[in-house]
Order: sequence, then C-alpha cells, then structure tokens
Amino acid sequence: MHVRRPATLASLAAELGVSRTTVSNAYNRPDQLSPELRRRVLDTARRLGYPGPDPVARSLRTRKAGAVGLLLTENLSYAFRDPAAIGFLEGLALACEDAGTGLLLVPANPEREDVASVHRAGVDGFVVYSVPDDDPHLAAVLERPVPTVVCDQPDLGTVDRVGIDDRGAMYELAQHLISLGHRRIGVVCMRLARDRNDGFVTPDRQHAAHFHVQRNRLSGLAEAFSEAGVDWSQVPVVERFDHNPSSGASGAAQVLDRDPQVTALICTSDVLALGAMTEAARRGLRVPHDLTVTGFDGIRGAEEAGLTTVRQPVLEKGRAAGKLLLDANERSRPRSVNLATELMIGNTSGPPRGGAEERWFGP
Amino acid sequence: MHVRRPATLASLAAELGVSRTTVSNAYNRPDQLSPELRRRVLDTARRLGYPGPDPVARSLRTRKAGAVGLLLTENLSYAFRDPAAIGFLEGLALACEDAGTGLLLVPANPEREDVASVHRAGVDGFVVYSVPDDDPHLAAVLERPVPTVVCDQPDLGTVDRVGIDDRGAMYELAQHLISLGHRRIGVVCMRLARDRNDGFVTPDRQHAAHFHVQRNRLSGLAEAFSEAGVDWSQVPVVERFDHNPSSGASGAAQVLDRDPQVTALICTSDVLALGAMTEAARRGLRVPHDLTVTGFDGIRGAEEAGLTTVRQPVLEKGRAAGKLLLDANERSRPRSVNLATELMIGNTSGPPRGGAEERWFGP
DNA sequence: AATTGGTTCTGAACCGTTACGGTCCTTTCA
DNA sequence: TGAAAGGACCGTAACGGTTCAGAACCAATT
Repeated sequence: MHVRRPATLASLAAELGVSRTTVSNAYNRPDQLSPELRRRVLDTARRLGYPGPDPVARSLRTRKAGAVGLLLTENLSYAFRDPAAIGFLEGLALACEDAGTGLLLVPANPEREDVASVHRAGVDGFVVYSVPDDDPHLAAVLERPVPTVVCDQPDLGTVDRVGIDDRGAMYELAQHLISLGHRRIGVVCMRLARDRNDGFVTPDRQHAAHFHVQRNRLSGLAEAFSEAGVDWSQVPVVERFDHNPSSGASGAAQVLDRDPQVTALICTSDVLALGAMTEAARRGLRVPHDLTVTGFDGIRGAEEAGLTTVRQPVLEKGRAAGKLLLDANERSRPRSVNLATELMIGNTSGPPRGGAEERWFGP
Repeated sequence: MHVRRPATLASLAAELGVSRTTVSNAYNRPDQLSPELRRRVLDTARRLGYPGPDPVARSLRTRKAGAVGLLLTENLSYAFRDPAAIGFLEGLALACEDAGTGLLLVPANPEREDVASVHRAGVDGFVVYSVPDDDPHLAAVLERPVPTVVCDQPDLGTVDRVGIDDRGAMYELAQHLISLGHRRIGVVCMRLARDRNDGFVTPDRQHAAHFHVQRNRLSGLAEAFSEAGVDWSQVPVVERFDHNPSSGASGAAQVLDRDPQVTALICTSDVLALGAMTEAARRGLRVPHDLTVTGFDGIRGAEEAGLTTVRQPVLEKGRAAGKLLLDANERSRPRSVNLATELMIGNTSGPPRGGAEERWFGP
C-alpha cells in the first residue's frame, strides 16, 4: 500500500484516455462534450477522489481570484467590536454576496510593519477602510496592480473612494450647538495617528492627523466655532487611542477636570459619547441640563440613548465600496462617492445651564 | 506608445540578465544573494513597476494559500447581525491574526444550491460554522482535500470539531426551571431545517432537525421535562426562520395565544428571548412574576437585561476552531473539543405565579 | 463527389512562480 | 599547495489548470 498522490486533472485525463481539455470542459463547459463522456469523466473523478479543478491553478490561468481583500488598520478582530465597522463589513459582505465573490480579511497588524500579508493576498481588488494615510499596508495595496477602493480616507485621485463629508457634517453639528448658545466646549476624539497619545492634543497634531476622518471632523468643529468667535486653540481636545466606551469616559473626565465649566462635550464617535455619558452620570451631571453630549455615527446604541449625533449610512458605505470595486469595468476615471449624513438631534443636547452664554453676550 | 504587459519575475530577470531564481530569492531569501545584487533587483523592479511575486502563482507553487475559508449557512451578511456569530468571527479572526493568515468569507447563498463558491475558494482549510447537516456547501467542503473544522455541528468523525454540550446545557437550564416549579411551558426555537416553517413544530420535525444545535437544545429540554413528568408531545414548540428579536416576539405571541397558562417561555437563543420579553411586556405580563423567560448564548444584551440564560464562550469557540485548523500538523485522529458553558440565573426566571403548580402537586 | 456545417475532442502554449539539485568561483586552513 | 568549505548564482522541472486553433468524424446539402 503506497501513498497515492492526489488526483489531478491530468491524471484523471490519463486514466480516462482523453485529453486534459476534455476533463476541463466536463467541469466548465458541459456543452462542449457529449453527455455520456461527461458522465464518465465525473464518475471516474468521484472514483479517484478528484475534487475538481484546483482553485489556485485555475486562478493563475484565468487571472481571477474570485475574492476581494479588505484592509483594516486595526487588529483584524477589532472590526468585530466596533459597531460602525460591523455595519461597514455587513454592507461590503452584501455586495460581495450579490456578486458571488469571497471577502478576504487581510491581517494587518498595526504593530509590525509587516506588509507581506498584503502581498500574499490572492484577490481581484482591495477595499481599504479607515487606515492612517501613512500606513505601510495602504502603500503596499496601492502598489498591487488591482483595482482599489478606499473608504473613509482622503481622495487619492488615483483610486475610487467612498466616504462622507465628515467636515461638513461636523460643521453642521457645531452650528446646532452654537445656536443653542454653547461657546465653552470640550472635545474627545479617536486616535489621530499611529502612535498612542492619550491626552490633550495640540493644534499642530490636529492638523497633522493621519486619520482622515478624525482630522476632518475636528476641522469642521474648529471652523464653526472659530466663526462663532471661539478661540479654537484654547478648546480642550482630548485624544484616546483605544476606541471603546471607557475611553470615552476617561476622555470626558480629562476634559471636565481641566475645565469644569464646559457646557458641551463633543465626541467624534458615538462609542466615545456613550462613555462620556457614563462619566457625566458618575459626576452627577444631568444631560443635557448640566452638560450637552454629542456623538457621531448613528449606531444603534446611540439611538436608544437618544444621543444627539450625526447619522451616517455605514452599511451603505460598505455596499457602495463593494459595488464600486466589483464594477470596476473599464479604466474610467477614479470615482469619488459621498454619501449623505443626517444630523440627529436627540435629548442629550440643550442650551447651556442657565443660558449663561446668552446673558453675557446677548443684546 | 504601446500597451506594455505587466512585468513578471521572468521579464525582470531578463532585463537584469540574471536567472529567475535569483529574482525570486531577492524577495524570499535575501541571504541567498549579495546585497548589491539584491538592491539592483529591487531597484529595477521599482523602475519596471514590478509589484513583487504574484500571490496566486506563488500559492500554486508552494501549495499554500495563506488563508482559511469560513463557511456560514446564512447569507454572508447575516454573520454581522447575530451577536453570537460576531463573537465567533472575532475569535476566529484573532486566531488567524496570530498566525498571519487571512480569513476568507465564502459566499454561500442558502437559496441557490450553487456550490461553486466553495470550489473556487483558494484556502488552506475550512471552518464550517453552524450550517444544516444536509447543506450541500458542507458536502462540497468535505470533498476538498484540505483540513476542516466544524463548529456547532455534529461530530462527523472525519474532521475536527469544536462546540459545546448544547443538550446538557439545556438540560441543566430545564432542571432549574423544573426546580422552580414550572411544568407548563412553551418553547420558541430557531429554524430547524432549510425550509421555512414559522409555526408549531411536531415532535417528528424536532427529531429530524438539521441544525445540530437546535436539535440538541430541544432534546435536552424534552429529556428534562419528560423526566419531570411532563408530556413533551403536548408542549407548544414554535419555530421561527428568521433570527431576530421580532421573531422572538411573534413566536412568544404564538405560544401564549395557544396556551395562555404557560408559566415559562424557553427560547433557544438570547435574541429570541429578548424579543419574547418585549412581547410579554406588551401583554402586560411581568417577568418573572407572571412569566419566566429564558434564553441561550449569553450575549451582551442578555446580560444587560438580566436574562436567565446559558452563557457559552462564543469568542473562545472561534479561537479554538482557528487554532485547531491552523495547527492541523499531522494526520492525527480528528479531534473534538467541547467548551464549558455556564448557567446564568438572572432575574427573568422565578417560581410560577402563585406557586400554582406546587399547591396542586405538593404534599 | 464535393462542399458545408456541426459536434466532439485534441495538442500545444501559456499563466508566474518556487523547489531542487546542481555549478562555479573564492577563501580558508593544514 | 591542495583539499575542503562556503557563498553566489543558475537551469530545469514542476505546480494544475485554461484556452484556442484546429483535426476528425459524420450527416446533410449542392
């Protein structure tokens, strides 16, 4: 008894006394051979334990992998913890499903600069979701000769892009707060770069932020409040590397410790905002009476909490990214899609306590 | 100006006047050639726009795809909506990440019997998660000559398996309810087979259920309550095809309409149980005073709601599946891993209203 | 009898790479 | 000074398919 090498298309053809072409056709083009022969091929295949054409070899020849790659900056598992990321994934998965395409989650450990995983990925295209714009994995993706769609990234001009108007949406949210009378505010934002910096953020760091989304949200805030006469450089902005409610809570605490007089706490994500709410409650601050809290994203938890936030269509974003990628028919000019957002005014925003600002600056 | 064919390792070698082996070594085994030559190779590669060795060709030659496939029965996007599935995915993603392996989500539309996606997947192994045991996609996976791990599936004896003791865990939960005095109960369960059957379930259908997990949970219940003297064939068991809270609500409604006297509603998942709670509230039934409700899984929402349930380590399940697969070193005998569960007694279970049962059957 | 057309099947080229087993040329050391 | 060791590089043979231009055959038409 010897170890039999697994059957291949060639060995099957030899066994049958037909050409490899015929065996190939039996699987891929049934109309190209007589039904009897086809049956004989398939029967023999079963008898020999031939599992059908090898997918990798087929991919090599046809130049199609039947899968798209997804690059996330975070540890791969992070994606399954962030509600917005999950929504994006769901949308992308839907688009892939429609096209019968697989979705390959590419491991991109942000710690190591190991880009091999990008090189090793057998895919027909990439979707890059919210990575820092100086991420080496992103650079590696852009070098691969396959279509790419970036999402929540700056428009590179060379590849398709889908996103929202983070800056404009945050500007609008700020306007809402300004109209309520808020002038003394604090901000809690997500990480701005690849290095950990849990603490206050200088204006320089804000401008130089490598995460497009955060940079633009902050810039929308800065613009609106500057126009309203607020000296943005004096506004406490706190950054948190990890993205979860307890980061939001500790960030809020840091802002409130620095300036207990802030009337509004603006968070650049709902997850952070929900944490900030917890911290407010811990301090006995009633929202919105004593403190206004706002978020961004429009996740389910935010809705349940009645959070004032900006709703963005995360699922649609994923689906749009997938569609753009899978329908990269011809070398048309790179497309750029902006999806609509919606300001959701909940019950966590209201006029500052006692309307102090209005009294001081009113007519 | 002509369309230049993309550079390959061979064309690069020709350009440089070295062998293909050398170019290959420049990328894969830097120690096999002099630093100067390597630099020259890499520089020329950049100049010619050669993106590095083609991953598919490499996979063909090395017989490694660098990815594992995940097969789910549901529409691919379903995975991102079910908390337990998300937990599993996260665990699996963690294991893959550790190994530097990609995770390919294989589209397996349960509508079509189209198994091509399984054949097309270039992977080094498969994880199969909670599909009906007669699913053609599962059969297709088993035909592929790669290691496979099934999760929440019956032990096939031929491939590795990871899961929990669904039957035992549900038996234990039932014991808890029995000890509280419940004898008149109703059940809401998830789909039992590939066909849609939103309604009452015959004992036959319970036995023949194609979803291993549901079959065993029901069987654990049946065993415990039968031992307690309950005629299981009279217990209303309602099935729901879709898995979401509103299915739980409508399922609960159907049970309560049939028998308003039930004192406990046992749901085979937390998601269903949370829906059942909503329905109870809608009917003005206080939980647990008027009605006991239990779930299964131990998702976050259940914890927050104080649901009596069985906690199972979903993340660990995913991680274990990944480890088993990635460490499929030698042809050892197929392994079978059972993870521990924990009965979580919350505040949704209590003695039947007025202790009626006890009074009727007491000493 | 020659032409046409349609099936059915074949042969050879090709996809882009890596594994394997060399060869050749310098050093090193006794 | 010769043998052994080691570094640097190369040629060939897969890896397992798909594709495309025909060849062979047969029936029907001209």
